[in-house]
Amino acid sequence: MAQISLTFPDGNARDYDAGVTPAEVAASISKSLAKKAISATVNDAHWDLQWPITENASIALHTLQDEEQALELIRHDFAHIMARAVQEIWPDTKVTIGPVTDHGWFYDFDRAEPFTPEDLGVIEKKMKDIINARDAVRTEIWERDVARKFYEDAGEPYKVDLVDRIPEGAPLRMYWHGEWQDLCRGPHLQHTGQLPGDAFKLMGVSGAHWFGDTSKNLQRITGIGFRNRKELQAHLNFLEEAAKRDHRRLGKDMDLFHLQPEAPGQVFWHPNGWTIYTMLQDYMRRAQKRGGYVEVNTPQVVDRKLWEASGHWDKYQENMFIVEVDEEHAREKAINALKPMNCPCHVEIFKQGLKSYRDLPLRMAEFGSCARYEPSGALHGIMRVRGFTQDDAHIFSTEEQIGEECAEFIRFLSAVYKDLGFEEFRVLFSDRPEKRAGSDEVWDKAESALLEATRAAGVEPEMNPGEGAFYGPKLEFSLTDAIGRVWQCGTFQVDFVLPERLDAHYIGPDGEKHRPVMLHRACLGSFERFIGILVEEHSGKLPFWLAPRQVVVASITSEADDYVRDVVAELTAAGVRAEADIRNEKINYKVREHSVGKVPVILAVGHREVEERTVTVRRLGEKQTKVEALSDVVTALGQDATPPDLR
RNA sequence: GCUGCUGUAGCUCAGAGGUAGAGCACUCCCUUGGUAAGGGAGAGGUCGAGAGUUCAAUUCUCUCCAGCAGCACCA
Repeated sequence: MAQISLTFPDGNARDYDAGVTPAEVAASISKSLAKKAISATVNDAHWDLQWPITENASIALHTLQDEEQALELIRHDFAHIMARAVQEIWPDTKVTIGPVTDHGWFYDFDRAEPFTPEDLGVIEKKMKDIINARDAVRTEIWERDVARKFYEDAGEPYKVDLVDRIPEGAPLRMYWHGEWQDLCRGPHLQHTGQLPGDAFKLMGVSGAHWFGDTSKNLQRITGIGFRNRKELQAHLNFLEEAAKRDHRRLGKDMDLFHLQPEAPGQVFWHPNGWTIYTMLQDYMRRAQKRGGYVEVNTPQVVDRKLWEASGHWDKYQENMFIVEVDEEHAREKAINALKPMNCPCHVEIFKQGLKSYRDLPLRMAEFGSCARYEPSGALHGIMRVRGFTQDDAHIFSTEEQIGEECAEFIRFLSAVYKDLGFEEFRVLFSDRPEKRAGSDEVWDKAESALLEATRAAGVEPEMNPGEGAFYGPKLEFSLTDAIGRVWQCGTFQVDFVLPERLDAHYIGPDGEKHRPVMLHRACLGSFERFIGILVEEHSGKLPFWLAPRQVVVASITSEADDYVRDVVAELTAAGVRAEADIRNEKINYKVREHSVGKVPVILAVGHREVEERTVTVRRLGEKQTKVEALSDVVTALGQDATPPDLR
């Protein structure tokens, strides 16, 4: 038999018969390794211990010590034994797929009866039984038609579909965990006993669709799994902490906003929340002014004719609030729509009066309030709403100006995000979709201009092929919420289509009419979503200048009340949002209440402070207090209260 | 929009076929207390909405609305 040479991580090489499996390699090294091994990395591929190696290769054997490989295997095997448990308990259940996720796995099932929360406990128990049985895992490669027939006979239609979806030439691997069988790319553990039976938890059941087919509902059971109980507990603690950072929770705690059934998906901003909003808007307005934007404002209710011309009526109608005015109220019946986007209105402004190439680039900004009839299931706190305000702008430019405008916008966005506490954000580059407008030449130009400009700005975007808008490629700038959900905030899109549809033009140096390019861009995205992200990012402890309530001056005895009023007056004069707390409560009580309310600075004053004209400063999250002269504190806090761009 | 779950006081939640309870918050009184809840008293609810079953429904059934998780959607 032919020999192959396997090179170990330490650089040593050993010869084996071709076709040797990593399990045999492990056994050749030591008995204990053979027992502990879970998988191998063979030439950078994660390799099942049972898969033969036929050529010279590098090899590394893994145990549970190797976190990355261990977690992938554990979670994958958990998914399989969960599916096995479900089918053993409810044999009529059809299996589909069960991939690994960030902290665990899910498996989608087709079963007429819904799974109940109680069922989860039953499934968990069955899973533990399977783990205790230490059933061997084995794998074989099957021919496509054999596998297909097998699943047809077994009455597993989704597996038949999967077999058909596996690309030509790819091995079709069958796995068995004990008697239970699944089609799976692997790799897997040696036996179910290698799973940590005390380090997993089923988290819930929800709906899912089979490859996006909304006509068929599957049931998804999700679980989390780790190498040991301690890691599981740590993650459960993280989830608990994350729940406390949820903007919906903090929105209540900090009295920022509320939502109610009469206006689903629309925000009732309370004074505290609106303070954040206006501070942010003022900040953006200054930033845009510096960035050479002009600010405009356009109508909320616009006749359908404009939406027909822009293409929204055709492509976006189901997301629009349609307003019909009947003859009782108007001379003639009119159909309008609340604007879901600002772009058509901006083009209408651009079209007023002749524009010259000398006017370009024309950066037209609007804090544009939009209404979109979002699907009910998509609504989420203030992150995904039906009424929101974008920090929107459209840059009318020439094709040659795209690159510089893009680079400039990335600089703009980076500076803004940095001021707001986001040093890192994801950037996705979405290129031409299958259904698109415009010639390939135009797309080539737009894509390369956008990509080059992005790279020139020092940003290497993740590729998001085929996800561009139909009119042009786009950049998405995304931020992550408390529990790891990614939200698109900023965007930059190149559009050749809308200027055409709405017939916008400018006069070029040649005296002829030319089509401008329209660059759609938003930095925060919407104030609603961004404030949600901002609150979660900071766990409610917003930067001082954005904190809705900046300082509470609390009296320790009522004899200090007059001084408290003085302190508040001085702070207010210095531009600090300060309030007095002269309630008949102990200082402990006041400190606790305002700490819970995330007030960044509490100034406590009693007899001593009155006499010395000082305050005792307590900053949120710090136990230590510090006595300081009132004048110093007023100066310092006045400084802190100044937005970063005005310091 | 789809599947499942949930909806009781301002908030967090308990509860039962005979029209309701706790803690915190709120109001008042006592207390003037030095850095995360001092004590006492009081007030507060069409039990998400509508319909049905029943002698009786907040509780059971149905429909609707909203929220939550996920899917789908996300110019």
